[in-house]
Amino acid sequence: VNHWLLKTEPGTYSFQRLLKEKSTHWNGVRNYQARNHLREMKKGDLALIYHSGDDKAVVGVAEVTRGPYPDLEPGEEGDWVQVDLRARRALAAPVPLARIKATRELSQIALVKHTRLSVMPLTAKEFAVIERLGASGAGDEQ
DNA sequence: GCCAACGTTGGC
DNA sequence: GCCAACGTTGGC
Repeated sequence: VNHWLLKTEPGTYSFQRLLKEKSTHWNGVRNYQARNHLREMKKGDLALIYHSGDDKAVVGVAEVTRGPYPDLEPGEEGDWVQVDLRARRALAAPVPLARIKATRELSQIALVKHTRLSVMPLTAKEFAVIERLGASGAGDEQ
């Protein structure tokens, strides 16, 4: 499976809402680079969900349940895609952006280097590092 | 095809 | 609320 990080503005669609609704259509992505990443997604891939805005933290894990398919508003032109996600679990402790920036193994991720990209790939290792930082009582630093 | 103007994102 | 970064648009 491949690993991803998806950004969302919690005021628009929060991970809590995904937990409540169990699954969602991840649509509305209107950026070519993000779209190209969406196109690479496959059923079974795993995605960390990041809240931008006030939270600025990775808050949960979701699973891709349906690969890319068209996403167009009525009357809209374009070649956009969406995927379907199912909530897996909230992280025991959200992993703040500041923590990610302070973690050497994560210094190369797009969340840090390409701050405006909303859909980005992660290596399995990066995914695991963030998951571990978000585990309850990880206690692996300080 | 260049580039200035403009709009949006998102951290601070 | 500000502004840097960056993407998009449109005039030439």
